[in-house]
Amino acid sequence: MTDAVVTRFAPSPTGFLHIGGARTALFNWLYARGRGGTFLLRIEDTDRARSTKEAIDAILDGLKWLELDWDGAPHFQHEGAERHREIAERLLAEGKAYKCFATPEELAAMREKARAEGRAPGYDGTWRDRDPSEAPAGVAPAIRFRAPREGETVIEDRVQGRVVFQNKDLDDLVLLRSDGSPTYMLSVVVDDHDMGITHVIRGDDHLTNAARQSQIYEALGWARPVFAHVPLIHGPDGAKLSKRHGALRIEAYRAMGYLPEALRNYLARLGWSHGDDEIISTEQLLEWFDLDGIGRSPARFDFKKLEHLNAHYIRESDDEALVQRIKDLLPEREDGAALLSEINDEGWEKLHRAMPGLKARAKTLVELIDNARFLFARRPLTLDPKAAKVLDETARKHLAALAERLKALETWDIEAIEAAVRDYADRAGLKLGKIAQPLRAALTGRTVSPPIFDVLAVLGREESLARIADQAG
RNA sequence: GCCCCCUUCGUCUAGUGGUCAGGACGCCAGGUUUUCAACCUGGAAACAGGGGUUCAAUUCCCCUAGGGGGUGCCA
Repeated sequence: MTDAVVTRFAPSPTGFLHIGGARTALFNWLYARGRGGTFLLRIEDTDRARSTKEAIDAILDGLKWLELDWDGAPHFQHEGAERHREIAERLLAEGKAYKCFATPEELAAMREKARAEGRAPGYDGTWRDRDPSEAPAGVAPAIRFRAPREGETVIEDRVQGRVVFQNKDLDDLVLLRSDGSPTYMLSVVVDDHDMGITHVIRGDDHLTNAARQSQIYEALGWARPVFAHVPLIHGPDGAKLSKRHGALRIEAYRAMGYLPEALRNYLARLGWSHGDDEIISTEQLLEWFDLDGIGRSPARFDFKKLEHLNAHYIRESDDEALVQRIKDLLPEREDGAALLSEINDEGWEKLHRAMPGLKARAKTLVELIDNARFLFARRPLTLDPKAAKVLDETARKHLAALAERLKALETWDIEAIEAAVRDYADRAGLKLGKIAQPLRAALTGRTVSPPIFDVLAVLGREESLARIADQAG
């Protein structure tokens, strides 16, 4: 079991779970689950002031919706503060860290000066070798890491390859703040080590941190995990993904009617590939996903492609599951509650029966709901402009005549209905479309709908005839 | 400013020292069809630029440009 994989998703709860975080979580999940390993969740809340309960809930909900399950309870980083402090003290005792009495003002001035002189704006090491006895009174010190000043730190990254950093470019980072709280940089290293993380898969905005963390591992004598820094996802304009690009929280995708399996497929293909394969089930992803397939360049999010995949997965879903998803989704939609209250058991039954025709023509669940509205509409139907146009004088006359034929039907099933309508069209010397469109307009109020005979059958004899009568002339 | 990373159709990508540079989304045209989808067929569409190395570079090296990330007592 020494080679068992342990990955983690470690978001900081200072914002919501966005698409980039979701992909990082997915990659970690796939890598671990695909190899019988362990996938852990760690909330990086060492910045107490900026961490919120709402953000934590949003992250948990988002992962649950995406069906990315983690092992055990979520680990809250701040709860390990004691342990993290211990390690900082150990480093201090070993001379691998030191107390820094610089005040925020001094640090700001230092940065200002460095920039003016065109130097790296990092900490200049003022207290690195100064005796603590020279400390000014009343200033609580921060503990800084005594980073190597010469030589280089090399990261053998599974995605980025061999990345070399000159140690002179990396300054002495803070391990423990002056209030005694551990910083992220210390906590990640200690937690990843303590939790037995074997593979750190995260956004490449952490690449420089990997070098700093690497130095801490070195100082502690701990083995480093395998690093895999994945390029970030960009907005449609190529810039960093931000709120400006609209709905980006993961809940937003759910509300827009995307299926988690579609999002997983899409996200997996964004930055990772397996030859020419595009439609890849989660089972297949688990089997195929590997760090080697991750590309090195950033990708842009493309809704069109997501929609295409979503349409595919909607078509593949079974009818009952889709009904359930719609029941779950409706409360989240603005006008959903109203619609929900209008659908009784019979309505749900109709939706279920109409599902084969509906799911074949919807790119999202929201679109599907919209296309299903005619099922629950109350008579007389409101016609959209195009439908109203279809129902001209002639069309209405045909509807009246056709209604007589339909009334005479012994059984109200698709075969019988279709036979009757086709026969009527034949006798009237009309192409089927000439009678199908007016029927569609009268029954759904629109010019686009599932196949018309399905509509007749699902609506039932009584409702169908009544709707036709409403429009017949 | 400094450090690091990236660059194949509009987008996601495959790919190799010699390929008609492949697929997918989207787009256009046609087919099928009771509408719309789906589906089928066809089409337009890319190796950022410049130097090398080489018999031969999209592929290897260097430079430039462009993009991104980092540069906190944030994570």
